[in-house]
Amino acid sequence: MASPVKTKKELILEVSLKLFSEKGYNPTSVRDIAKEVGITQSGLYNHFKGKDAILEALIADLMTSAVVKLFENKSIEELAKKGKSILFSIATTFKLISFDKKNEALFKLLMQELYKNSTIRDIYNEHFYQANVKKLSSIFFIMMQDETIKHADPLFLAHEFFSPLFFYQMQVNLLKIDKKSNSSMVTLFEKHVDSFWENNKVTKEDSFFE
Amino acid sequence: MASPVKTKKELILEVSLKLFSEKGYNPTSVRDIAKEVGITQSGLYNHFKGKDAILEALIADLMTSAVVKLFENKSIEELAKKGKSILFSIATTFKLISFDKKNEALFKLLMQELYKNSTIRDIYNEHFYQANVKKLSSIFFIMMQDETIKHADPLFLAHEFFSPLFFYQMQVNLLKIDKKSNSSMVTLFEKHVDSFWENNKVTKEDSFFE
DNA sequence: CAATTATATGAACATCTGTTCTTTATAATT
DNA sequence: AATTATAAAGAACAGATGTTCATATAATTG
Repeated sequence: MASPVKTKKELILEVSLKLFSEKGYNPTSVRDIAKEVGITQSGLYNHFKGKDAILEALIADLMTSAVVKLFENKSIEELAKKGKSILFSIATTFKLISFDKKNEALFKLLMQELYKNSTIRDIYNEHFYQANVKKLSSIFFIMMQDETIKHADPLFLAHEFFSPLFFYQMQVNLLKIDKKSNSSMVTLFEKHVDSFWENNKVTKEDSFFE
Repeated sequence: MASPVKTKKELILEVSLKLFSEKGYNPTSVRDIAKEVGITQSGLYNHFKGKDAILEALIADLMTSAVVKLFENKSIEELAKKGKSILFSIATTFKLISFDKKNEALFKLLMQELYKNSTIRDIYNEHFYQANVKKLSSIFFIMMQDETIKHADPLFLAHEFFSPLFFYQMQVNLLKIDKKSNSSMVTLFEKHVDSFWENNKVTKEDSFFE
């Protein structure tokens, strides 16, 4: 952390993210936020131009999500060499979202506003989904050249790898809202990696007949 | 159709579903609905007790979704015998959602209110997801006994089969909102079935060493 | 035809919303 | 210490919302 002391502006953002992720952007009133921050509604306007501005700041925060930073700073070749373990670490990142308050709230905010807010939709599509799919697709391509995984359409494989992760995460979200047990859902992240790898890794027979 | 003439009540539901699925329940005002129906806001109250009642009626309509009626009336054994083609027909049902106005609207309504409305969440969880997963799981179990597919955890397989279908459908929704091309996304439904079947069907070698 | 029910209207309502304004208190800077 | 910027409060606003009410018209029924 740059500054251990939380500014009021940061507090407002924190509270807003919490409320937006719980009730959605529109149903959360400026009064709700102010009350939880501990000031009056009008006081908010000393820190933000308006409710929109708060959302805008949080939208920018979406880029700090663990999902956006999945492959941060690492080269494709480097990652491809890791084999199954890179897939495992991706799945773990998704799984851990629900154990980290901020990441969970960001993901819930994203999901709730996806159909309503075109900016959020753009960020989701570009940085949460497409960027990751493309990067993983490149990794798969190298793995195929290295005979680590079987030859197939790498882009399709990337879609197939990511889609259950997003979906399972959403499911965990929903179960948590109703305080239902989500433990069996959480185990799916790892099982997904295992079965995905079993289905796509090069087996002895495959390389023998190559 | 029972009656070819649309009653005003049906028209209100139709318009409301359209608007709710586009803008969400809360952001859609009673005035919006009335205007598109062609009456004044107060006139709506001769047909429905309130805005809530309209949503309630539409929630009941969710049960008519193609996703809920996936396995309607057919026995597990019968379906298991169909092999790959049952999976194909499931995937096709999902794919066709975006080509049928009402089904598409119901799915969008569902997705938009999932985080906000606990009744919708219950229906989704029970009838859209769990019921289908369990039924498919039973089908997989029989397929395993029949040596049609490889032995594995049938419940996990069902999760892995369904999750991309839901996710791809959501993706198609989102792309359509922004009028972006979704053709490459739509092809994933069939590819998913193909690869799923290739990964799980019993091959010659499997049965040979049995 | 008369009576009743169903449907429509327009005005009004209370409530909630985001925002602005003026004024007061606090903190930072000179 | 004086000045200036920052943050807070409280009241008020204009607009939108769901709903109600009294009333008028149309449709149905006896």
